[in-house]
Amino acid sequence: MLREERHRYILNEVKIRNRVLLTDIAQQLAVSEDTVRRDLQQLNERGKLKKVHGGAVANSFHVYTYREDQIYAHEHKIEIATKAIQLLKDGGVLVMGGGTTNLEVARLLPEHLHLTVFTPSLPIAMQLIAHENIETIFVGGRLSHDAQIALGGETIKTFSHVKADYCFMGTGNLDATQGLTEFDWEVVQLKKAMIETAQQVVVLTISEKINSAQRFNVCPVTEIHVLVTELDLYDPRLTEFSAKGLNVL
Amino acid sequence: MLREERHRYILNEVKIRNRVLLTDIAQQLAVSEDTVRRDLQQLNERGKLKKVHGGAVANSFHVYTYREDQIYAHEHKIEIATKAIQLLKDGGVLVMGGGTTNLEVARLLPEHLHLTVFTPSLPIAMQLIAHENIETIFVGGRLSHDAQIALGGETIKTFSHVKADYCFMGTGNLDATQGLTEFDWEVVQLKKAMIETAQQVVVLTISEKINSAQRFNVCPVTEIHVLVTELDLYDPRLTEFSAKGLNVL
DNA sequence: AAAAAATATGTAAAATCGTGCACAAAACCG
DNA sequence: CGGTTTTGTGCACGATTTTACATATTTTTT
Repeated sequence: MLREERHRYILNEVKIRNRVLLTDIAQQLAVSEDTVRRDLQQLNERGKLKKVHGGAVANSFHVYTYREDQIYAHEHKIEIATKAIQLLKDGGVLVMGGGTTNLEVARLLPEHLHLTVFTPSLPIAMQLIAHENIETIFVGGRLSHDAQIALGGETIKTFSHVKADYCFMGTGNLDATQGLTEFDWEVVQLKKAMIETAQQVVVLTISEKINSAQRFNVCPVTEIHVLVTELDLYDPRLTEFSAKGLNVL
Repeated sequence: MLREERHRYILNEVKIRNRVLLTDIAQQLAVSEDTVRRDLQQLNERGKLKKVHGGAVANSFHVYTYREDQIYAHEHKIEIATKAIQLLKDGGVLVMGGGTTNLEVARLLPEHLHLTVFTPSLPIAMQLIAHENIETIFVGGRLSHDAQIALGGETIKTFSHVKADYCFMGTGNLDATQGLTEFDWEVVQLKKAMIETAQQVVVLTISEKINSAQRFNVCPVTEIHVLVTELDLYDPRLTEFSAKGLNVL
């Protein structure tokens, strides 16, 4: 196990759970506690997390990147992407957010499908131009170093002129009462604008992010139309959402 | 086993697994670890992956494209890029076109240099966000499938609001009498708009494209301020340009 | 205050790295 | 074609890094 892998694993855990225990990680990664301790020290020095007695917590000043989680739950993401693609109709207009799950969607889009896609995400745009029948419009703006997406006023303004059939929202935390939440204020603004564009708001998320919340609110659950996860349809974690009228896949 | 084969194998492994162990590869390819180490070093220098202790991990900034192997005249491009970078001043505003030479510029930009860069090129934007001190603004629009850049009216309109110190123009054909030419009408429109933004127009081109012309005219030689090539300063192919007042590097 | 947990520090073994060098293969050149 | 240069590869060796364990110290909990 490379140090880099451990670091990514730890950061991902911190990002999802907001805190980690040193002993847990040592066990999960099958390395000594000393090694984990050193890892946490290094990540602490780089400002990626805040080391505390017994483990570490999220650093409130650090924006957690969307690429640190690219290795994890990859199987699930493929599954989610596959389900989500089935919602799309030929000739439709789609707005895609960032995140690795949406990247998977972009990769798995069938070649024959004709679509017009608006996206502020660099990796997703890169992936989309491989498809001949997809017209990709990159919604430009100032690029965020970590998230690899365009942010800021210009980007949001551009979205306000778009009318789309679907909006595929990627990463973010989803809670039945709090709704969709984010840790980065600028991303919140962008997501709000994207949701506005679309008739159908589709949230793609792995179960880990369900029933957890971040600092800022993007929208209530009622504004979401479809929820796509890797879970079974009758999983108890989903009942609250389907009760609120969401179409759960 | 050719080096090229090993490189491909390694990159493919990285792409699939997101990480590789040096010892594994040495075994799988039946070569010494030293050789693999050197391979990883080279791939690291080219920005294709990130070398770490014990192996390598995927470089999240690298775009794994299909037309990967434009390594043609790669040495020259590095040389040109290095020269061109010396023109830049800290705190400046730069407009970058597409092309592999500009991609090289983006890759080789020194970490300490503070810049604001406007570009319509996806791969270049992808490369630029790796630099902490560079603010990248992607000028969005409809993406061209083959050129991997944004084209069309919106893109051009956005550039009309930009005032830059430099404009780095990449690929294109340059002739002493015809000036800068292109074969794609839409690219011509875009390049014109980009030239308009900048006080200094810098053309980066390998010698092969000098004294050849395409169908459409972008601008006369007189609108170009600096010409950067891999050639010696006193090469006969350049005299015509320096005679017309171009600063030749 | 004592017990438990977590941390800091030192050390030794193992893995990995960098460098110089020899040798072979390939490319170059007259 | 033969000789030279260049390039790539493997090996040896010392230097460095990484890791796990042992032990002492600090912090937290009871």
